[in-house]
Amino acid sequence: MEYNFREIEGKWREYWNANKVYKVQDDTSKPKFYVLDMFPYPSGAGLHVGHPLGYIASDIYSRYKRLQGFNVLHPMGYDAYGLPAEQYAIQTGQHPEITTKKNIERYREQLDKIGFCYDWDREVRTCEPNYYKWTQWAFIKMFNSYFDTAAQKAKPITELVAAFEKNGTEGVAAACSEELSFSADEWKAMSEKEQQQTLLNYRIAYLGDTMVNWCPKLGTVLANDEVSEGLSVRGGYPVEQKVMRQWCLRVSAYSQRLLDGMETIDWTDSLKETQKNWIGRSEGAEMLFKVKDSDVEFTIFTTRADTVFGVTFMVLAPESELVAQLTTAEQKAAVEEYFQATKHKTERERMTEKAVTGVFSGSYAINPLTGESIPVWISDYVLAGYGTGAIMAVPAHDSRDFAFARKFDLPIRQVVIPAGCEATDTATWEESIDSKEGTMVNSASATLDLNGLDVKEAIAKTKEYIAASGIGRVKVNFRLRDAIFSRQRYWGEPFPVYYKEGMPYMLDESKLPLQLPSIDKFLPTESGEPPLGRAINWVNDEGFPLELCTMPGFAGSSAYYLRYMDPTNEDALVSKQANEYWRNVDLYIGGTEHATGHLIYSRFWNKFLFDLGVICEDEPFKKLINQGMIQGRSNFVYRIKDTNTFVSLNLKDQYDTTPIHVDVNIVSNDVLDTEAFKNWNPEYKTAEFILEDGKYVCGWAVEKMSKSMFNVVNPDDIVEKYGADTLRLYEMFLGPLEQSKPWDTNGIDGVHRFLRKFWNLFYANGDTMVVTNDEPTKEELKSLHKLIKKITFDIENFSFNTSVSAFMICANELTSLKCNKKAILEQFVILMAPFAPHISEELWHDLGNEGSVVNAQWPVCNESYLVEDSVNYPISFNGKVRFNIELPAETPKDEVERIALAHEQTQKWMEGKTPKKIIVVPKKIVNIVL
RNA sequence: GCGGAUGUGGCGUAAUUGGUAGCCGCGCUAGACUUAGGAUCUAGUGCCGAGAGGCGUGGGGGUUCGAGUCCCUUCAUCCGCACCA
Repeated sequence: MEYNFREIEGKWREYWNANKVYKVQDDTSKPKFYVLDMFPYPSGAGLHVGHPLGYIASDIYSRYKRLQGFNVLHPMGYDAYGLPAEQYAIQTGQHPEITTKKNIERYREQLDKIGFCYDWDREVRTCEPNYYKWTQWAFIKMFNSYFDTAAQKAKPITELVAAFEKNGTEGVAAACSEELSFSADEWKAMSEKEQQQTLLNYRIAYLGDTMVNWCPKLGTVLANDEVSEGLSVRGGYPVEQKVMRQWCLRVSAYSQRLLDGMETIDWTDSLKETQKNWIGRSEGAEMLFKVKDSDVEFTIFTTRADTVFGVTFMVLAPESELVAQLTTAEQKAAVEEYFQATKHKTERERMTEKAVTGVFSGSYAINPLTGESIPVWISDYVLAGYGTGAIMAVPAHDSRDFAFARKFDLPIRQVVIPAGCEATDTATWEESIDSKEGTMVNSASATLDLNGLDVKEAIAKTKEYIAASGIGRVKVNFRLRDAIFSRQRYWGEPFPVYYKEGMPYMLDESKLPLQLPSIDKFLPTESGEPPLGRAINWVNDEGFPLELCTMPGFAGSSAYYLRYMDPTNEDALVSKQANEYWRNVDLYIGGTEHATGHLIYSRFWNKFLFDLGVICEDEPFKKLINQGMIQGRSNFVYRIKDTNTFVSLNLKDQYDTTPIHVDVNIVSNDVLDTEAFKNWNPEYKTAEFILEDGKYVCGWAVEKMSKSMFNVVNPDDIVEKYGADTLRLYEMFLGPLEQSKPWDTNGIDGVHRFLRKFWNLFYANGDTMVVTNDEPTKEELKSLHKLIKKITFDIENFSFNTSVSAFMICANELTSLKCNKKAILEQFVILMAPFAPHISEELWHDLGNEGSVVNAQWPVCNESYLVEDSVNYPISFNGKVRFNIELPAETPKDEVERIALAHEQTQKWMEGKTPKKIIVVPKKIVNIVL
């Protein structure tokens, strides 16, 4: 009987569906395992062959864990809110909900064809009211919480209010936008509005006037991770900096915990490194500088407190509030001019133009250690958003300060001498000495002497001094910014917020979900308000206006993995029991592109819910694997210039040709289907070909998989031609999971051939299966158990590509042994089941088993079948006598010792000498040294 | 500039983690069966050499009885962060 994959795959898809084989219950009698894919945004283009790579890997792992007796939660859903559907809606007037539904249906169809073991009863969609109810709910909780920096934990805002009523800000340690100081009486004297405004300074979800990334083309603000090099990640439009009143999440409060948490999770180093960079912890000190002839004083942040004697000027960011205070009357015009010039630069321009610019403020600051007066400058090389927006400049030891000093002819004073060098005249320097190694010079005052110390000692001593003398404090700074949470868009979660006297208030939880209203057009209103401004009667019960912005894409994806645990619960995001059983994700598979977005927000969100006591784990994703990207492999034909004649790859150099992208779907193994090519495009109807060896060979290149390169491969086509099992195995066979690689269909025949060979083990001679219950031979058992060991090891290590090779080897061995023993073949089927579920299910039933193979038991390797009969004793003589002995890896220790002793005796017999040393290397080698 | 990763046949890759480099697959070569082959089967296939043999894991050096694997150095490619004080 032929391996008829179409019939087999159709049949079992139906069976699995009808029998709810993949339904998951909260069964506390079994250990749980939670395997999660990053859920997709259902785009209009559908899935290409790169998308399922991670899904296949997680599916294999889920099935494997289930075969091992775990109760496996393996759900799927859709990140359904997002810009593309809305952009499409703007163009066509089609409601995003309709497009999204349609796209989801198509995704589902495509996913179903690949044979995943998802429990679809647990599906979530972020745009469904019963889902986004809990996104809104979490937002309300964040609004009603503040972050206690001493306890490093979110707490109810009511506790903060109580503290204010008692002692004002005295003794309060709370993450905030701006350090405030007031007494209990002052707090009580505030109006309701003033109190609300004050609390916004502390709430975890707060409305704040912040510098935002405004993208005029998209008509919305964007989070930092949605902007790259001054352009929007989606669309690539310019982004400008602008102050706007926006909802923000105080993610920065969790910086330290986000950093510490990484110690407890099993992610790749590169991903952890990316997150560490993004969080950007730096230890340093804050120092207070007084302004000469003024009451004004300001704080700077530095990591190089040791260089304080080398400070020769100060610099403020142009956006800093201090600019207005410190600009003197004489300098006002110049500063204003400079401010106008920098303001109109976009972030991108500011980054690409490396020109050093700046202006003198007219004021002087006083160095708290030397009492020296130093000029205060203003320059855009200092960022308003980092530290305090003001720096002390040490041109001798900071390359940026150095460049600035040179440009404006400011003094440069050396305070660090690198080892083995001597102090030199700074006027002759071509660059600063930025190194953190060296000895301090020129660094002494009446109260602090650093001379002779090395940099590290000097930093410690200076920090100690400034803390003790009250001119500053030790401070840890983070680069991580609060997340801007408003989007001036329609297709997102509405905020459960209404406004009274311009102050935001939360809707009552009982009013959730606040449903997204219908509107007539998906554009901003004529007065420039977000699209929700078009909604009729967009007010709360008392008639107060509701928020017009919606939440960003990452809102819905931040806690979705919790919802899968208990997807239909109407009273809670997740019930206590369900959460305590499933806890967190054991294995998360997805792309690296979410390293600084989703994976930060999600961890933050999770930690917040943990603080609330809603969930029981502090980290959401225990282990994370990043699958590589699948790139496209484009094909080219070569048209001879000004003709309609195409020349094959290896003959093209004889002509003057232009390469043209050709649809990879009419090319097979780089050979063009010339008839299909003629029909591909009317322009080529009359095409002629110059062939080599009777074939037209195409050129190729690795490029991004995209429609415009005609290199998109649809998984449906592969399933149609080879079957889902072949697709699954081939995607795994392509190379290591974590590595990016081009999609190349050239090798797929080999994998398909293997599946036929596997099939023929059962149906070697015609239409009936011939398997016997005979005892397997030693060779057959060895072949099988080698496979069991290898596959088990590979799956545990996500080394699926080598598993496929191992299957092929075993199938070849069993074929040449003409093995038809049920005892062997049945086990082989179980090992194959995670990788190729359809064919395995078919054969499992053909072998006479009841029920699905997914409920079978994973075989265990019996090492005794692997033991070799003979032992190899290579001997080398090289001043020492050495024996390399091949022993099975699991040889007991006393056995190794026995063999070593035997060799000691052998050695005596050989040389009549006593060995000086016997080295027993674990596992397999015994070295005997004379 | 800082940090991370990778480098092995014509191609995708493998190597029991320091122990015979190149498993498995693609491609290629020859043969068999075929009216035919983009089907199937068999054998061969790292490079040089007629051969014995020699050379081989980006380059150079080192440790070791033994290095693709460990150390130093250098080159190349990819990724992340970057006026972050």
